[in-house]
Amino acid sequence: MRADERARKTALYEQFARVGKALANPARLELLDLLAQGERSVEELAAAAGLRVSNTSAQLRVLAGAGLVASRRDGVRIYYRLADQNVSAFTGRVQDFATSRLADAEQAARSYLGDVAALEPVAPDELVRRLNDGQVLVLDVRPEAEYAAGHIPGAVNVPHDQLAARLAELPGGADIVAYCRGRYCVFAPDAVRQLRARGFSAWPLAGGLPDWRHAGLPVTAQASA
Amino acid sequence: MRADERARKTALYEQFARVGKALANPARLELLDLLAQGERSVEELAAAAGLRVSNTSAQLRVLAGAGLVASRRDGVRIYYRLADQNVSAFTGRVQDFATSRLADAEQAARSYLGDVAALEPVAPDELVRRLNDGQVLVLDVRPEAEYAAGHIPGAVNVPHDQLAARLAELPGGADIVAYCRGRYCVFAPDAVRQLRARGFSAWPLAGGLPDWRHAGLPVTAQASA
DNA sequence: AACCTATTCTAATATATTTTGGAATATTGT
DNA sequence: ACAATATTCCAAAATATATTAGAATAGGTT
Repeated sequence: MRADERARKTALYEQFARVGKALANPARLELLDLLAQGERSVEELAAAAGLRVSNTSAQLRVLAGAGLVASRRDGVRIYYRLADQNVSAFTGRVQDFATSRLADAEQAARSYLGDVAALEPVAPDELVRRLNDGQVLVLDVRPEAEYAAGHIPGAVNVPHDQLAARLAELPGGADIVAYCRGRYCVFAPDAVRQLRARGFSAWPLAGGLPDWRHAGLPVTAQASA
Repeated sequence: MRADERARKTALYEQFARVGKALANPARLELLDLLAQGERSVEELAAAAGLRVSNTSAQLRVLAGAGLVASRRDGVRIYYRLADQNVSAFTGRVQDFATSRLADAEQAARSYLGDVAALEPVAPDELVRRLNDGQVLVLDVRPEAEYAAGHIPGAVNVPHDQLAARLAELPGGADIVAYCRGRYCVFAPDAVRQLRARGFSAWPLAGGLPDWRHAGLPVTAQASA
């Protein structure tokens, strides 16, 4: 191979590796999952991910360098968002890829989430059917800010950490479908377990809001009733 | 968040990051592209990627640790292969992801491959149609070992570096469709340019052998005629 | 203009990865 | 057993990444 051809080939693979490098860090992957819920300021992201602000800023710079996130300034704050919706589809694939072929990853997911399959998750299009039939309450158990940034139309927001105290707000008889940040978010499975323990009929939505979005289903940013 | 919950969450994201880490190095990505052509020994991989054997071995260990490759021993040699076909589909996505959103990556691809679109690549199913009509020669311009490991049925193997010397073997009148390792392999585009310069009617196959495989089309490991 | 706040930048340290050359290991063939 | 060979293992050096604390910057407010 000619020297310049080898150099160009290496340069190309170095470019490909930029994407891998961006995904090579757990903190960055967590930030991407948070950003899949909607745009957030650096400070909010730092708090949600348990990182220092300066570290968060540095990781966001890496993500921006790999073309995964974009930002806008609003006054003194800078809001980051995913560069486009394909990013969350892509990171979802990375996660599924990991859990499907690494025993340790599968076990880590199970240890964190419990046995989600045993809760019989409802697929997005199945939820659509049940909504058309009426008689199902959609419960968004994510933090308020994420609900505000976008949620399933008609969903009621009760953040996971307030659920125990606000059970009285929920209609006793209705079927409840709870959703959260996605396939590897613990909020909805936990909520469903809590609800069932209190006698409710509840299921998690398979895939959370990201999979709902990718199925092309509607998302609204209006406030809840 | 409880401390142990945070620990489990971090553990999960660390597992996800293992996949990213495996993809975070250009040499490893090149090895994956080589392995997408078929299994190869460590020594062969090292030669093809321009790496030392000990380095190749170390990188393969990383890939195996991320569940991307598997190996078998045959006598004194150890042959590595992709863990399954999903791996090459996945790395292909990473590469497309990079070139579609990083200007530098797009430019690196163009600098290495030239303007492939201008050569009017033939899609796999279009090639199938043209094969059914007869009158098209399928040319595999990859190294002999890769051809031997698996090729499009009926394809003739003329490795890219022998093409200039073996033009006489090609029928003057026929349409020629040349293929190589994939979307970011330079062999087929270069071969098509050479052939056109000598008066042949030639096109590259879009996506090379990996995309042909992913389309569910047949691959044979028999020797050529 | 002075002050406040969110974010980025900088420099330093700690940690991880990459690469190399050579020793160790495993298998085959004599 | 011994020699030959492919691969892995090991230790060291070079390089890259992650994280922190605090300084610098930019926009907003008083």
